[in-house]
Amino acid sequence: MTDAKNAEKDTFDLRNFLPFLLNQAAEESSLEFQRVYKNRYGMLRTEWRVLFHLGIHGEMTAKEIGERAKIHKTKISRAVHRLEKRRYLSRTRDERDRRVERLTLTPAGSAVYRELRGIAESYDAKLAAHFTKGEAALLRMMLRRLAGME
Amino acid sequence: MTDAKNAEKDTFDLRNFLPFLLNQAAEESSLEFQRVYKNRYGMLRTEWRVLFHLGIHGEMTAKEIGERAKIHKTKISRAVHRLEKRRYLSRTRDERDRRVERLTLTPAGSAVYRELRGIAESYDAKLAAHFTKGEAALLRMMLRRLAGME
DNA sequence: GCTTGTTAGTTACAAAATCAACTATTATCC
DNA sequence: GGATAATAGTTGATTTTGTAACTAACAAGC
Repeated sequence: MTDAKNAEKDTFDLRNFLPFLLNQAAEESSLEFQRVYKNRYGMLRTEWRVLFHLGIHGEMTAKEIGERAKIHKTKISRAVHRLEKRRYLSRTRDERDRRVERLTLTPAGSAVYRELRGIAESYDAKLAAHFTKGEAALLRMMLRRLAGME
Repeated sequence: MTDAKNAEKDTFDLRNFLPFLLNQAAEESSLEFQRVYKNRYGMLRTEWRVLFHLGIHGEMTAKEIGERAKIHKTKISRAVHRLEKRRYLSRTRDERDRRVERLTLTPAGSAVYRELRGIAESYDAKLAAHFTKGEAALLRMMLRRLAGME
């Protein structure tokens, strides 16, 4: 019985465990891009996510961003504050429901967004170049399914 | 000139951007499993990672774990402390090189590892069931490649 | 053998994330 | 229409992470 010795090898393979693989791939693939928005614009991850959502969808509320990106409202709130302080976004109260705030990028924020979007696009292409076109499309589809984004 | 109005929609699709998809899929897929080691054993993510590495490979040093899992040494150090306090692992100085510490799971730690491994395996199967066998194998391969684990 | 450089791991301090409680506003229901 | 519940967003306290500087042990060059 090999049970007594607990410093033995085991047959479970972490290298095939999907949550682990997803995490490693996610971390590896966001590192390089992170350096850009971090070093060049002093932005945090949540901040560029908010920026991207606004850049893509135009006017949004904090809540909508949180739902789409699955980010907690306190993180959003703080990211919005920082982006506002840097004058990348502006907020206006919705007069129909004075609890909500409508967020939009300022021209400066839009400019940063466009620059980062360009970098993001070429970075995405670089990642996808690891695979054939069909494989890459399949990968995106599978990831969307795992993320519950179908 | 659509440029003046910056609350317009954009053509960039975050839903196809690989770093974003990888992050969302990773987060979604680790949430359920996280609840198990968090609520049932009060463990943090780094702690179960260390536990798994020791469970799989037997005796290891902090440095080896950090290299394999790409975790920073300060995180490892703290995770090891907490696991030791909970008596899930024990350390012994390597007498040949007294800087290094050899880490192994205690019987209690091994028991927790085996329990979590079982849960991990069935959870992985559940995730993989979203796809055909061939797709799942391809997915693992692609993720390993993106993670630089080839 | 002694200075200089490396390496394994720890610790202290700053930054960020999490969780719970809070304010202000709107919706519900009697 | 007034009490109660729900919602958008904020704030403060606690926990966790990240960064840099640190200790202790070993290695290399001379």
